[in-house]
Amino acid sequence: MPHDHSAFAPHDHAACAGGTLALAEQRLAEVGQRLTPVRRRTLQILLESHRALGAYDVLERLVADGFANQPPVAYRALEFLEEQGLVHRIRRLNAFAACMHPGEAHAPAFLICRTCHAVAEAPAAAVGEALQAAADTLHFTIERSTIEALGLCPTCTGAAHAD
Amino acid sequence: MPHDHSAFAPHDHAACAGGTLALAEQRLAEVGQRLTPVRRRTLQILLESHRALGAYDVLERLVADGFANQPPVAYRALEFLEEQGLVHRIRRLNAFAACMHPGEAHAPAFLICRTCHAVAEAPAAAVGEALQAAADTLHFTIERSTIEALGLCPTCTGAAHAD
DNA sequence: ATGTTTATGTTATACTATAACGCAGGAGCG
DNA sequence: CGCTCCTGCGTTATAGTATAACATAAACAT
Repeated sequence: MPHDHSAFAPHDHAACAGGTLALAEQRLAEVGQRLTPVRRRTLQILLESHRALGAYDVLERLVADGFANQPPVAYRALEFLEEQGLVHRIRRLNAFAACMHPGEAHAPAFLICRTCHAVAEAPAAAVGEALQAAADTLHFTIERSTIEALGLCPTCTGAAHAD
Repeated sequence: MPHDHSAFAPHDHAACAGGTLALAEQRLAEVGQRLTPVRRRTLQILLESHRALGAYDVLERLVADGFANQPPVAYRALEFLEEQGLVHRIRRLNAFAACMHPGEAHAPAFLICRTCHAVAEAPAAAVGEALQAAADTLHFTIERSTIEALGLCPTCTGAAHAD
């Protein structure tokens, strides 16, 4: 399994990103969806760092690669990737991050460092279950959930800087 | 305790809103903050329904009450109320909802009905603990968390309509 | 090759949020 | 009373996020 490490831990990132991209291609092929150039490049851009990027940040980089400088170019690619479970939306930041576990069923929880803006997907099965239990008591049917925590990653906690 | 019921259950809403407003005034007095006319009216507007309203929706109603038709009027009041723990921000909707348990320490979970847009604050202590546990394994320090679920409330589940 | 579907290019606009400055009114103090 | 300090509000302007709608083109199936 290519991603047993956290975004916060040092790791061979080229392999990490490459492996995830390969996994993503495989998933798309399985469901008969196409990883077109914009989509592929968009995913690569997000995979280059374990950080969340705004749609306009992504667009900026797409433009540098020759794509049109229009918001829908980025939004469409991001929306597609999100639908396919390859990208997650970080609502707290109005931003997007590549999924590190494509294909694995997961209602992910995100840990967002407010200092270095790194984003990790935490193992969140227990969180999801607790939320489901809370919803059950109110007879609410959950369809999608957003679980995000803002704080300090291990590195930035150590540095102990103020914001 | 005025709010042992859920937003999804029928209840005496006038009492519910009035009680929460009184509680809010009390909290503010305790910490030496002022519930000015805009702030009071903003809170009332949010208390009128167990739903999340966008800042511009709030503004529209404030304007109807004679306040200036400028975004900062609404945003300032909402920001103040949020800082005081009297209003919560619903990230998923870019909207705001009145807190139903002012003063009680809580990292709330929100259940948002995608059909009728009702928003309930669910008991979420267990969810928070699970999230904290997940963060601990990655040595991440949580400062603020966002827990939101989108789905169907009991009423709309019954109606079983498509979106 | 032709029709169908899917994806992209392009223009325009809607929606969300904040910066920055100036004025008004109350609070504390001589 | 007059001063000034502080808070909150009015106001203008603009920044940042997201989508609607229609035109063009590429890919796919037959």
